[in-house]
Amino acid sequence: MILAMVQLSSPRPREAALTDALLGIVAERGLDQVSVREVACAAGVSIGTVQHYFPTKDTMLAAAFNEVVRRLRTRMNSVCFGPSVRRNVSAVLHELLPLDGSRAEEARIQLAFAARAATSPALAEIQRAVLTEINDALTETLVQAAAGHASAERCRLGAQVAVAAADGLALHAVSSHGWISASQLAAALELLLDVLIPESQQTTAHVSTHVE
Amino acid sequence: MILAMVQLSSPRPREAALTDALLGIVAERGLDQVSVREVACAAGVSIGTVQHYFPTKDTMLAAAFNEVVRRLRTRMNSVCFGPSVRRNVSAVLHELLPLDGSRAEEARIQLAFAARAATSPALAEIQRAVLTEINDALTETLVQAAAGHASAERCRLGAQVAVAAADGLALHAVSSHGWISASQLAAALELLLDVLIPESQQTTAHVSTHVE
Amino acid sequence: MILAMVQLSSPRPREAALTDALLGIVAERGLDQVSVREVACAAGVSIGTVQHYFPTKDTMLAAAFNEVVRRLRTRMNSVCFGPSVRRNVSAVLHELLPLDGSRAEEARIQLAFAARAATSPALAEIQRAVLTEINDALTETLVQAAAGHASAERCRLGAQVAVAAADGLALHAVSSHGWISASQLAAALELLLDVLIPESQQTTAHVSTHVE
Amino acid sequence: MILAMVQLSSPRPREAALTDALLGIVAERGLDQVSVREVACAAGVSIGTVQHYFPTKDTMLAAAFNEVVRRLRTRMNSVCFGPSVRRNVSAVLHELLPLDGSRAEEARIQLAFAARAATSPALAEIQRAVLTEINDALTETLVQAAAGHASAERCRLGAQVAVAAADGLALHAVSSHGWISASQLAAALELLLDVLIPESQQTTAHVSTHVE
DNA sequence: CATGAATGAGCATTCATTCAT
DNA sequence: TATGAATGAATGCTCATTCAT
Repeated sequence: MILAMVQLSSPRPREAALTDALLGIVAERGLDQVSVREVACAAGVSIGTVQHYFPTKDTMLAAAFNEVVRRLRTRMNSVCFGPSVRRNVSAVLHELLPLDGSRAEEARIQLAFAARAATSPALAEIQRAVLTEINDALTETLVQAAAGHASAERCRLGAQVAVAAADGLALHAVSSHGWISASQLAAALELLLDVLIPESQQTTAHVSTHVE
Repeated sequence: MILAMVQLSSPRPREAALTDALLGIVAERGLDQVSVREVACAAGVSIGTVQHYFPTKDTMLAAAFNEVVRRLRTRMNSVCFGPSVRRNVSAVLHELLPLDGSRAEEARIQLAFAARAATSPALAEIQRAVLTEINDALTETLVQAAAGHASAERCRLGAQVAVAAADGLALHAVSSHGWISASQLAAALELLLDVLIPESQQTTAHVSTHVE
Repeated sequence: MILAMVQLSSPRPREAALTDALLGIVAERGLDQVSVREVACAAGVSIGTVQHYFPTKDTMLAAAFNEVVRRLRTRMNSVCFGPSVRRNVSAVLHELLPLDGSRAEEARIQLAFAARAATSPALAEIQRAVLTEINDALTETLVQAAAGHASAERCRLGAQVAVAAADGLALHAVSSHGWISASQLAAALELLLDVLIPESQQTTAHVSTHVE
Repeated sequence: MILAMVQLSSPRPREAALTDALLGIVAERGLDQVSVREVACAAGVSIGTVQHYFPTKDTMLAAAFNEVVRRLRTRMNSVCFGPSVRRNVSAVLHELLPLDGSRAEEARIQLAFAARAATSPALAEIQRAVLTEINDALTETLVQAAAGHASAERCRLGAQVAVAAADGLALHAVSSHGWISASQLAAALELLLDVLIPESQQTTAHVSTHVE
């Protein structure tokens, strides 16, 4: 029974170790510095083993990006949802901002993959999926919260601009290496939500990023 | 006299040709695919000539990023300013969105450099400068437009959110390769400006991105 | 069982082929003309294979120098030792002189590495070791032959002078490209040994360059 | 008159500055590290200027080697000659040993050029000339000192072995980077002269390295 | 006399990938 | 499943040299 759980919680420990090693390199030195050699070294396995699990570098990158998405989804689903729509949306979007060490690392990783997605169809596909997932969930939340006061289309645009603003703030913070402080990031996001979600909408709804 | 001016306005045509060639590669295939060889080939010069002007690849990338900033500044200063603050801000931020072919190219280029700035101190420095420049200009505009109805701090946050939202939308569009249409991008930005700049503020001020 | 011994005696034929190829280039065109490409080409392997065995050029040069030392040690241990100290010393030192084609090649190689050792700590270390080995062996021989007629210190100096003279003659011959004939080299060395090792010392002792 | 002297004493100051810069690099980092760029930089002139005086690198190296020889000749002619042949010979040969900082620098330089002469006909020619010059002078001295007690051929061999031993000691010291101390070098040379020039020969003759 | 732009070959090294074991 | 030998293309960069000014 224990064994089954172990297998369930980590069906492919080797693959996970490899993607983790890869993401560590991305966070630390950037996606450009990722090479099969470096990943093998960081994971403590041979170069051939890496390519046994990921026959090409592209498949390895795609797997790593999927792991990034999985991590983000986990974090977003782990926020404590309450009765206030505003607070729930805020909490979810906070996961996109580099507000502390671990979220800064995730933000750097996400930016790196997003940028590469611009020239990689495989990664763009994943990026499309994650954007759809987050936007759909947030749109649905806003629709429920609006309770008829706003059109579905407006809610969708609102969701889009909210996620974009959060990602944009993260982009600015990460790319300028600390030019914006964590408190500034949070304050900017709050201002956005202030103007985007009027107080009257604060009813009981929570953001679900489950897509399936 | 005219000749002197011509020489003055383009003292180093070779350098400009090289950065242009580099940016073309970035737009087409991404920053990762930029190599000294490719740049030399695209510019129609020898490999040694490239390194005569840019002794290292990093100096070449920095020069190219500065050219990107210069282009952006030129485009932003070229928008037709009118009496409406709202329209002026909108017009300026539209230059950040990939609304047509040329602006999409610029957006891809900017994203590529912003992402690399995350792991390159030299590029981060330039990114910091351009973000400061744009935010300062937009903040000043909002302060004038608010005419006392909003604190300077709020105007600064508003500027930050507005630029972040525009860049975030561009990031999403570029990284998902067309998942968002041009009209959606524009509509999302308009929605943000609707809630961020109340109608009462629409007075005569224009955004100046001149920083010196 | 025989096969096992064969494998034991040549566990890495590829490495030996590479150092041999390198030394061939050194003998023919000098250490300056050694490049990874040339070595790969001369050994008939790919450029990547060379760097699979020797990750950097420096490690390859060090391995080659060690091979040079190994060859020299082999030749010195292979001389036919007789009852005359004088003859034994002479025979050993003759291995340092470019008296025929193969010894001339070795002398050119040794000079090339010795000269580079002047600016390479790694090679200097090897050079120190080989000089120590030869001088210690020759000193011991002279001590035994002197049988109390000369101090140990004088024997050590004598050994140093003898080896230096042999190497100096080789240096002159190699660097002036045949300015000194083989017979002149041998005669000059004999003259030195005549005055350095008086006839009375010609007893039964042989030079052992075994150091371990 | 003064001008004439100035011109006489430094007819081509620029060329001398270039060869001096080159020899500085050789002493410091080895002949391999000499490049036209480095020489130009070290001499504080443009890269084009260097090639104005020395159209190819080989001509520059040959000029530098000639300067090395000129320096050596100057030092050897500057020793204080006395009535003792033994002392005079010793003093001259001391100039070949790296007994102090400046002579160590010269020894490194001479070794570098001698080693390269093994694969450069032009440098070998110069090396032949300087060896001839020194050997002839030393031979003549020994012949005069022997006063019939030794054949001219034996004197020639004695000169050859003496110079070879001195150069060999320098080679060992320089290539092993301090394995032999200065006092050891001097003692070894003295031992050689002890056995090579019996006391009875110490009459009044001095070594002249003037060759023309 | 002196400069520096321009060239292209060459350098050591890193890389993703294939394949035999 | 896991390894590492082998490959050859590509990388950023240095180099000696030519040439126009």
